[in-house]
Amino acid sequence: MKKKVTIRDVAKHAGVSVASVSYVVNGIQKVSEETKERVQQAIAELGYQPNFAAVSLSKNRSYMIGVVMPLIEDTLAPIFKENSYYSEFISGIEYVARKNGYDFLITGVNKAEECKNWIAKRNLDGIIFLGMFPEHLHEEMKALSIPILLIDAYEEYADHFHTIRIADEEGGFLAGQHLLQKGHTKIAYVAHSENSPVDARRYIGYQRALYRGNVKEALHLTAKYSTFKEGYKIGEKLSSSDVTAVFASSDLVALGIMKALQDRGKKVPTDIAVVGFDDLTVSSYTSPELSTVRQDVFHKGSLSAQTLIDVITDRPQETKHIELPVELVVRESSNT
Amino acid sequence: MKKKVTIRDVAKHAGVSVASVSYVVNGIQKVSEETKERVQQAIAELGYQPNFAAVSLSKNRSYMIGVVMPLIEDTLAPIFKENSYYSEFISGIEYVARKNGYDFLITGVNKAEECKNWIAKRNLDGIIFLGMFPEHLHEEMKALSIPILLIDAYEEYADHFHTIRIADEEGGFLAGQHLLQKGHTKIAYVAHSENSPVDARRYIGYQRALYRGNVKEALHLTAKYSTFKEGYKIGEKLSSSDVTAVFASSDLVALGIMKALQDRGKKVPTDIAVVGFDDLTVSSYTSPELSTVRQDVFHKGSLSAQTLIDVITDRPQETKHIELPVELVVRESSNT
DNA sequence: ATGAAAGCGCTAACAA
DNA sequence: TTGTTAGCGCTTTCAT
Repeated sequence: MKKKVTIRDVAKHAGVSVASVSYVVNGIQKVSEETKERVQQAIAELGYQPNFAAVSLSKNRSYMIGVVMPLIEDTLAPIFKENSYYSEFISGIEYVARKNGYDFLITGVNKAEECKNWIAKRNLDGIIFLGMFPEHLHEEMKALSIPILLIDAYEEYADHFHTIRIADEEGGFLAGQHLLQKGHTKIAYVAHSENSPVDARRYIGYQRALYRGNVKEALHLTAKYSTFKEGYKIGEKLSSSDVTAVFASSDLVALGIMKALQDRGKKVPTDIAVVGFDDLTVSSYTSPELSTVRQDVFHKGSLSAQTLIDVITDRPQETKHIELPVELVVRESSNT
Repeated sequence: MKKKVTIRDVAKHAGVSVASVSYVVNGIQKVSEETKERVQQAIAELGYQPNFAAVSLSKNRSYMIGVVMPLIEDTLAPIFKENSYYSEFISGIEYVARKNGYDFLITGVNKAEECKNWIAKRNLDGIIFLGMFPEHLHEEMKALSIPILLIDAYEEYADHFHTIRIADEEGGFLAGQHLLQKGHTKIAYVAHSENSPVDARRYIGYQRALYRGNVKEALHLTAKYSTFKEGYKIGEKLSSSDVTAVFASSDLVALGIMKALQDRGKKVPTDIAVVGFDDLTVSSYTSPELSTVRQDVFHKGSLSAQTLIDVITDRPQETKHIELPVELVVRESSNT
């Protein structure tokens, strides 16, 4: 059990003061070239690593960012298990964080109180909210002095914070347009969850496409949650309807719909075409592969981390608002 | 920007010493009931939260555990994107960690050096290695004084650390047995990656089943990596072979195989039956649903966290070795 | 350019 | 039982 080497050890070894070592470590131009070299030498020889707890304490900066995710019945499990969206996003964060000498903490949070405590306890430098912002949470958050980044938030208060979103409305439009071009006139829309502002945007775009094509909405259903299972239930209903196409605002729901349809003997896309939204990895595993509106989730995650770190570093006055593009991906499930 | 409240503020507010506050916070039975109450009162009124950086510094304990994952070309992206196994595992960790007042850090690591530095910098209390242990890493690690938990490691050095694995061999056996029972005699085995000790176990079990049934292995292929894409390639080869069943030691590979087979006009399971291993969430999204050997990954993750935290707390002499059960799940892809 | 020392918030040994 | 205080490892001001 080797004892850990501290800044003092390095100082002693190099025959300089701890201050000088600190200067070198932090790249502060206050030391002579010679001192610098001796310190670096000593650091290498001793294998010195600054203790972040100490740094955190004295700089009041932890080099850690928090990622808050929605909890379902007290656990992240369902969300992680079902929805690769989150893990892809996380991998983007991880990549950028690591490159910048940051670490990140993930937590599921129910109450605003917990969240505040968590931030205080861990001295987080910034925080990313992913897909969920309890009503009152944002009020409490404003009081906090750390940068906050909201992902996919359309609530009116979102503008007080930094935000990153995608072109949800355009995505909806693209999906609708695509289905019209394929000649469909009886199309069902399936919302991926109740009261979702994100879904609302996608729907607006979709409606715009229908309007342009002079087509009336044939059927409007809403999945309770954005899950395969809920999609399956919807699919059961759809199988006995007369629609020839369905656009679900989430791949997971679309996948569930497709499976239900197939289990009931319907052919996709010939009997019913299906289009989803997100382009999850799994969406090209199925037969037929799912047509969808793609967003680049890894990039969204990495950009989120980069943006947050930039804000932490530069402390700009204004809040940043970024919108990422989407892209229609036509695969088998709608390609008649 | 509210100033953060420290232990001193609480002490002042309650009219006691910082030591007393500390005792109360840490549940050390050294204070009178009355003092305790006054302190708790003060804490509540001020909304005090201990600063973990300070705690970490003085206790030399961070209440953080590290999770090390394999990096593919410098990023976790492919692994997270493709393989929900990892995210499910993580969600198990998150659940237990949060319940126990721990946080966890995730990193992808290439070199042992980096890993050691990371642990030192962050003062991690313990560490979980998930699916990867670079050759020499374990040597370096032994020098570390923190508990180390290896997941799915069969390398000989694994016994020096705590380990959690599943009944891989039995899983292979179950799969083989199942296929035999369905009357198959020409079965292909597909290893989920090259030189994988885990795969080797599964294969041994599988072979045992064949041996018992007096059936010779018809075909043995190896996927380069455990991915859908690699599975697809294998599936293309299989489509022109004369096997009637295939057991792939990973769902991802099995899914790829199935898709390739279907794309080539083969019917699953009537032309060829397919069985995988893991029971990923996506494995029941497909048509047909994939038969597989299930492991409970969330549980594996939560048990990992719990085990590690226990070890951190109790510092037992011996290393713990846990084997989790598996279960055959017969779905459509092998149900003839 | 260099170093001494105060302080970051908390714990725990020691005194009272 | 309670309080005082010396660290924990590092940063940073202020002398030198």
